[in-house]
Amino acid sequence: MVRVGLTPDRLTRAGAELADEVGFDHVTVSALARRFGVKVASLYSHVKNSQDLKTRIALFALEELADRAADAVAGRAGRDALIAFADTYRDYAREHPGRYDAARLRLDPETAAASAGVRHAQMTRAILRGYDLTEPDQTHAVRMLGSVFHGYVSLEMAGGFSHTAVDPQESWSWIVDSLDALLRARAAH
Amino acid sequence: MVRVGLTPDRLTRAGAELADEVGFDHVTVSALARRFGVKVASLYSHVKNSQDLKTRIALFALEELADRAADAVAGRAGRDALIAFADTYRDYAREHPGRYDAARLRLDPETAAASAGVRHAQMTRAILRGYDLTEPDQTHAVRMLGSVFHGYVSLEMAGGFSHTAVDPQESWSWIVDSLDALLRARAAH
DNA sequence: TGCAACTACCTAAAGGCTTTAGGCAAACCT
DNA sequence: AGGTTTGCCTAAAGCCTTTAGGTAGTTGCA
Repeated sequence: MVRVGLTPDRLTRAGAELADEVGFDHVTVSALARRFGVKVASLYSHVKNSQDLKTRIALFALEELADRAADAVAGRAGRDALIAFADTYRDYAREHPGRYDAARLRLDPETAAASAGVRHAQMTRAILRGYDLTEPDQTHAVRMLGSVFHGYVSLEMAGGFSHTAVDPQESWSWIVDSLDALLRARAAH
Repeated sequence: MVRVGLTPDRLTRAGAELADEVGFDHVTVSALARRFGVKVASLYSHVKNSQDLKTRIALFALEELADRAADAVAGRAGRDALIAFADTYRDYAREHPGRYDAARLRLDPETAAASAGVRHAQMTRAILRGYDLTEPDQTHAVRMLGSVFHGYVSLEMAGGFSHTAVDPQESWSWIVDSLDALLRARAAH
C-alpha cells in the first residue's frame, strides 16, 4: 500500500484540472480516483460525496477568479477598470473552461454567502463607483454587468458565435465599450 | 402487456415536463420509463440513447420558445418589440425552468443549424432592424442581446439576485430600457 | 375472417458511478 | 518500541445506461 497523500485540497485542485480537460460535469469521484491511481472508496475519507467535491471545486474556482479580477482591477478606475474586469472573466473561461463552469454551480445560500462570490459582487460595485450611479441604479447595473459577462462568455464557450465571420474579440470590445457609454450616460449628474 | 403507446414525440414532451419538475439534468431514461409505467429498455426503441433524448427535448424547447417569441414580437417594432422579445425569454424560463435549461444544451453544429435556434437569431436581427445599425454593429448587437437575456435569466434562475431587496423585475426593466437607449445611440444616422 | 408480418414492450445481463461498512497496514507520537 | 491514528483497501448494494434477444398485441392483406 503506497499512500499517495490525498487531501481535500489536492483532490479539489486535481478536480479543477480534470474539469478543464473533460468538462465540469464529467468530473466524477471515480475519474478522480483513477487519476490518483487509487480505489474509489478511498476518496470518501476526504470528501463527503460527489456533490461535496463539486462544491469544493466551485469554491476554488470562484476564489481563483476573484483573485485574478482583483489583480486586474488594482490601480485602475472607470473604463479601464471595466475593461480589465471584463477581460478577466472572458480570459479565465477560455483558459479554464471547466473551472469557469464550476464557478457557475448553484450553491446553497449559506455556502454562497461564505464564498468568494461576495468578493465578485463587491468588485463590481467598486468599479461602478467610478460611474457615479445612485441606488437602486447601482444594483441594476451590477446585475446587468454580471448578466452580460456571464452570458457572453457562456454563449462563446458553447460555440454560439462560431457560425459568423465576425471576430468574437471585436464583439466583446464593442459590447464593453457600449456598456461603458451606457453607464456614463446614466451617471447621476 | 398493455402497450402504453410510446412514441419519440410523447417521450420528448413527457421529458420536457419532467425537466420542469426535477431539473433538466435529472432527466434520465429511467425516470421517464418510470413515469410511463414501463421498463427502461422499452424506451430504447424510440430514442437512441440518453443524449438523443436530451437533444430532442432541447429542440422541442427551442421550437416552443421561438414560437412564443414570434407571437410576442408580431406587430411590434423598436422598443416595444425589444421588450416583448426580452420578456418572452424571461417568462419562459420562469414558467419552464427545465425546458429553458434544455434549450441551452450544447448541440453539435449540424443539429444546431437545423434547429429553431436559427429562428431566434433571425428574430433578434429583425428587432434590430428597427434600430438602423450597420454591419458589423448589428452582429455585435445580436451577441449582446443574446448575452444579456441569457445571462440575466440564468443568474436569476440560479437565485443570484435573491439576497438584495431590489426587485428583479425592476432591474430587468431598467436593463432592457438601457439596451434600447444604447441601441438608439448607436444608430447609423 | 384468419394468418403472417410487424412492432411494442418485456426479461436478462453487463458495465459504470455512488456510497457505506468494515479491515489492514503505514505513519506518527511518546 | 508500542499504541493510536488514519490512509487506503476489499466487499457489497443500489441506481443508471445500453444491448441482445424473446413474446405477445396489432395491423394488413388475402
